[in-house]
Amino acid sequence: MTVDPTLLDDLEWRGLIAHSTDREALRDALTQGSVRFYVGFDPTAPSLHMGNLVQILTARRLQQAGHTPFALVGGATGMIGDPRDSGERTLNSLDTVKEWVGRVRGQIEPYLDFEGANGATMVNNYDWTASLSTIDFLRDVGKHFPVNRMLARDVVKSRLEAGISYTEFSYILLQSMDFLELYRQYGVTLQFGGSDQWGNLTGGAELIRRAEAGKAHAFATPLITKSDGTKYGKTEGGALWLDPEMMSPYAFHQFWLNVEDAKVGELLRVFTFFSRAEIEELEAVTAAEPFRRAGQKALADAVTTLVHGEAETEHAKAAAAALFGTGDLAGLNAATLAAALREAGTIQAAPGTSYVDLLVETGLVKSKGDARRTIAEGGAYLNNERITDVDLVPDASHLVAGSWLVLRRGKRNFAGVEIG
RNA sequence: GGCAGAUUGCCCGAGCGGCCAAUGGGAACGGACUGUAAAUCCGUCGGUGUAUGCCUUCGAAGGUUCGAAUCCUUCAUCUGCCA
Repeated sequence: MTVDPTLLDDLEWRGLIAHSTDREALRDALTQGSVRFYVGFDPTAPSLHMGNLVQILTARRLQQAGHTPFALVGGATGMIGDPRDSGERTLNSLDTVKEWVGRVRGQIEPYLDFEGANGATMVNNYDWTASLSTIDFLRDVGKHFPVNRMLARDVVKSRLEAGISYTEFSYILLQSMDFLELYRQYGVTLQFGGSDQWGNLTGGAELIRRAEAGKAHAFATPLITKSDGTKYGKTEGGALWLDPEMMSPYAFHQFWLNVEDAKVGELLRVFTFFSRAEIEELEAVTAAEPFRRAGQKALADAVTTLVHGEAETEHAKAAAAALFGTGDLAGLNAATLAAALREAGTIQAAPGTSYVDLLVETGLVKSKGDARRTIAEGGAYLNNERITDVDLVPDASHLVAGSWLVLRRGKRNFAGVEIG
């Protein structure tokens, strides 16, 4: 298997390597032959999100460069929970974790190639953890972990005041053991993950060194944040889910389209497979003519296509064009408008339902009080016209494209209502 | 096992018997400006069609009181000290 010797340079250029073990040793390993590597995903929710996508796409980059992926779903680690600053997690039931394992697995598979010389392998750490005895675990794994070093980790330090259970404190042993297990079973010598995983990554590499006198590598991808340093995905619906049931392809596409100028280049490098030349061109165009948002459009189209496919991307684009285009909804043909609204989200309602109730029913606002407040603030629209009358009851004269009402809250939150 | 302290709205954090739906900050949301950006400024930020109203909220359940987030009891969780 020949490998692409420029891989590491490309990863570095894309900003995908926030930390790594000995960089030169890593470079040597990645240029000498196909490296078996792994990246893990814990089933902590019914769907993966934007943060996980960074790992998935990075795995794909490595595979395309000739390396061999092992994608791990954390059936075991998901039962325990990685410690986080916000406090102790609530344990999920075995049934819940099992269900999420299945979903997460299905979300990873489309991005990797399971055929060929460097075909990917799916593993579940539940397989080698479930039957492990406590005594064996403590003797074989625990012995290699100095508690003083574990206490010095940032996450643990931050939790010492508020409290941390032994369960979460031990998480690093499980993840480290995974690396050791994959090293023994498959010869896996590289693990990567998000930068918040750095301690777990090096923990595994060190365990391999201590237990097997083996040489293993690790690197961490950066945390993707907004330019003010806060996390992405905290707007409106919460996280940026990959599951189309949890976040529509339209909403997903809209998210990328609305990314701030200052972040377009970084996101293009991390989330797309455009070449360096293509990305630099897009950055130049965005800098010169920011109002055209060429970078955002390319980003939104590329990522949505990766995650949801070409057809969904076209639907999302068409919907956006219809809703944001000229603003003249009456000028659209019925099929176009109906299709656009279905992307944005629609409900059915009976004739004579008040505008306030419609806002609530579409979910654009969370209560009638919120709806009235929004109208008072001038943030409520019907068919792209601002509504000022709190008591408005839409009638037949408001219908567009036959039986539709187009509700909007704020600048860009649309919902369709089909009257009938 | 004993003693002490903590638990407030999305988050942080005041309040310590009535003036508390509960100060303040952040987040979020709406408006203005723009490009369906960023920054900035202004406004909103428990529910209820409009009532000096009513309902739900200050870890949970009871209780004291004309009246409790504020006092008492029990329970849960967390923290510290002592065994």
